[in-house]
Amino acid sequence: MTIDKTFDPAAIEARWYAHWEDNGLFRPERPEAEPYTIVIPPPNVTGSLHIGHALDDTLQDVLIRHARLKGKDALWVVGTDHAGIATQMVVERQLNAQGRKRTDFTREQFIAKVWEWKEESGGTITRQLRRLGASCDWANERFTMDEGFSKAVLKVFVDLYNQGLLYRDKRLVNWDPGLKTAISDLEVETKEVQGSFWHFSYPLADGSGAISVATTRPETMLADMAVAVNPEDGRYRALIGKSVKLPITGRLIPIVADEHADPELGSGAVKITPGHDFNDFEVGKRAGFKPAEMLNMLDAEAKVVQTADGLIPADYLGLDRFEARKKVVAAIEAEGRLEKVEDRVIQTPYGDRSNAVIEPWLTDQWYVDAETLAKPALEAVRSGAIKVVPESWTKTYYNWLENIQPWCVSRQLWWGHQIPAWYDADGQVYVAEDEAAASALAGGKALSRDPDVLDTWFSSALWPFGTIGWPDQAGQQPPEAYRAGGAGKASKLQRHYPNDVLISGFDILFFWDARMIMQGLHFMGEVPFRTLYLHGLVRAADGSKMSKSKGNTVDPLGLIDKYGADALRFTLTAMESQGRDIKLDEKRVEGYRNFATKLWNAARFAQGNGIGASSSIEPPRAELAVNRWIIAETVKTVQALDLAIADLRYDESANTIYHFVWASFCDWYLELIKPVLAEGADPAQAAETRAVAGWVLDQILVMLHPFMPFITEELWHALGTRDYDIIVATWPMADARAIDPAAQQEIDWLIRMVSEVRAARTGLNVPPGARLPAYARGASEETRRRLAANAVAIARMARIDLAEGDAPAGGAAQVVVDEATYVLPLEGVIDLDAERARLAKGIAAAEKERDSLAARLANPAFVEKAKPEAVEKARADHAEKSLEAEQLGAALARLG
RNA sequence: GGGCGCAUAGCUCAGUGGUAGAGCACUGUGUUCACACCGCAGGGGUCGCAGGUUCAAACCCUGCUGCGCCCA
Repeated sequence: MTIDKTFDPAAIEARWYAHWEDNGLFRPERPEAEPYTIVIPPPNVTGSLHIGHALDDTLQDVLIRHARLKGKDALWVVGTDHAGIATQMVVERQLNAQGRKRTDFTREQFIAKVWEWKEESGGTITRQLRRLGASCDWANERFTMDEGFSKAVLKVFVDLYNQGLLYRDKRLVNWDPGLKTAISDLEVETKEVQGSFWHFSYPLADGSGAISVATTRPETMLADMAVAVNPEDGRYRALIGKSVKLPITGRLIPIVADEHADPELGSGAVKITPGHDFNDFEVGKRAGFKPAEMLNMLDAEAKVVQTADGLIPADYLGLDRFEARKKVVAAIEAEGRLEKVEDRVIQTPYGDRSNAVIEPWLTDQWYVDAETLAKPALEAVRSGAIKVVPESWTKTYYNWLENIQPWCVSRQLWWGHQIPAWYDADGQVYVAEDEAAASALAGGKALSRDPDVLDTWFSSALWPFGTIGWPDQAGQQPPEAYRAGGAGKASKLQRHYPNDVLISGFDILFFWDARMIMQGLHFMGEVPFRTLYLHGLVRAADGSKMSKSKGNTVDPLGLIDKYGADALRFTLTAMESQGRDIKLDEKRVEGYRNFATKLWNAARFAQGNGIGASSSIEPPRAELAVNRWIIAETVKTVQALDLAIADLRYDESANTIYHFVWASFCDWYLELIKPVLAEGADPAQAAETRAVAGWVLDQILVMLHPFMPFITEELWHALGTRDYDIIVATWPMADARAIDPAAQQEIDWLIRMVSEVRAARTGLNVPPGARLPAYARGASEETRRRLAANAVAIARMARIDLAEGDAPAGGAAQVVVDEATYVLPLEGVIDLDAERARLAKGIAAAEKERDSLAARLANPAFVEKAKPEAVEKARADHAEKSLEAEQLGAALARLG
């Protein structure tokens, strides 16, 4: 197959992805091989691929493809998340657009509509993952609402309940009045907003005076149950135990002593509304109010409802909380009890999805005892059972888990895993995996199921084991068994749990990663993954956060269309340094598209010169220094790449292969072998060179495959007939025996020699095409041998012809390389001043370094205390720089 | 208030003790039979500031300044 003159990524990508998937190459049968496992952070089933996914999934694909090339049984578990609130919101919005709402339908009808939407749009993101080249195990794609996974979710709920780690409780919850559901602490965003601080004067019941309180939420006074003062506060000691008669409601409430009241803040006395404030809830409990007795004045939409004592005037009922606020303030002012109003910045909680102001609300919800589950999760990271990369995140992880609160897992939604709890007529709860089992527990009483669903993160926490056979395959064999040798017989769960690596953005460290660790340890008895790699956010080129509202999002599909998936993947990999956000500049993507084009053209050159597929994994035998050199460079690249990938240094791995391909292989090796392949050259040398070049190119393609899967597969086949596709090829061997220091020194010298001559020519404005004779002066025997051996390459690349004898008298450029000086006569055309300046500049540079090294060596403390290698290197460098300065000085002197 | 991180060439970033690096951008030059999405050559940095440790500091320690993120 002839390689086209132009590189067209789009055509290649479509072809190879289908080929890989149709032939099952993402998960070849390798029952005896060492397992390697990653589970994808499941994207929202109805979502679409954004640049953050592109980064996250590229990083995973690099590791999976690398592991597959290393011969491992690489499994990348793929699937999608039902994304409870987000998905339900989308469908509700669609209904609203048609002038209907969720409650116009039965729960079953509505859920059917969500499934319809899932069928309609559910394939989008998985199609887009394919465009990116993600080599996931599509044959076993999972969904958090599918039957098997749902079974795992129910089992976890029931087991945790039976173990006392999951319970129903009445306490304040973060209530989202927009979505009308409870949400967890993590789903609340606190923002600073400009508000007011109202100071009220509450009259004492006995008419003996009044007490001042201040509040940022005056409407809650309709449900006040106490006024608290600090027990140490002398001003109020006499009032403790007395009662206050509230304005508007006339409710009699006690003045209580509580540490929560800060004497320094406001008047030092605070109103207590246990049913509508987290701090007040705790004060109320200490004051002896049971949660069930705490007054509630709001409904699910945060409108005023009558409190249990019936004291709220009728004209307040049904008001929105913010209207009620105005009315309360007006009424208090009318009574002359508004002392003052101050402007104040208020920390206000918002729902991260709805952006509604969150209302602390007293309800019955299901809670997970996160504190208990957190202990082993903390220990797993402390002990190193899970390695966190970058390590600095461990502190954040510890801090969160050490202060973890009960996790509210029930949501007042219809879309999701319905909670497996049933109630009898008396409100007694029965938790079981299905209604029959619950009924048995209830002794056949009539039951109704809890209408709520579970937090989506409750289910996704089970992803590392719920996707690979748990609970069905659990308990067959301990996980150690397959490692002891029973690989072929072990279940999928045993082979692939624990997973090897989890890659996620740091933004879901608490939401997902930590909860997977908690649930994995609890249900599997082992960590879910051995390494947790956290990457940053992808930002716009100017560093701002990408957001739809700002309109500065970058569409990964658009970049793929424009530059190819390989270029996008390489960009994201090269820019991924541990612990830093990525500022994505399209210029970088363009640059890596150029890199792909460079490789494409190098392969075209190879093909045009009879260089093709290599027949061996091991390097071919080679005599020529240039071939021995490039083999050594290849091996060094494999070593560096293996190290970088093992350390999860993506930037380093990408840069290593980039530099090798462009600089070593294209700029030097291919140029150096052109004369060897030219007509009339030695046939044996040409054959050796073709074999070596073909081998190196093959190693390049394999090493580059994890980063640029499409172009490498295309070129792999274009360069010859293959027994297998590159996706399942063999990773290069890093065989140190192939490294030949003598050849390396020789080519290193050659590169320096050519570079020096080129620089001199440019510096003296010698026309690029002009060929000059060159007379070697003071060259050692070894240098003369090298000059002879590489004469053709030197002639071609430096455009000089080595001449015998002494240089003729007259103006000449002089180039110093090591001990030798090369004299390039320029018969009158040379600008002698320019040459003097050029030499003087070189002398100055060499002398500066020589003197600096001399000063260091003259310091006895350095020679005594520094490492011997450092002293040795300083001596060698000093000698080298001295020689260079001397040689250049002699050359300058000869110019006169 | 607590925690984490960042400050290195015009830009984006590597570099964690031994003579400052890459890509892009910039300047000059070149249509030599893979590639102008290219080649060749070049300019450009008191490594935020101030102390300290060390024979030696961009790198380790302390403080300061500025910026970002998370938690309360």
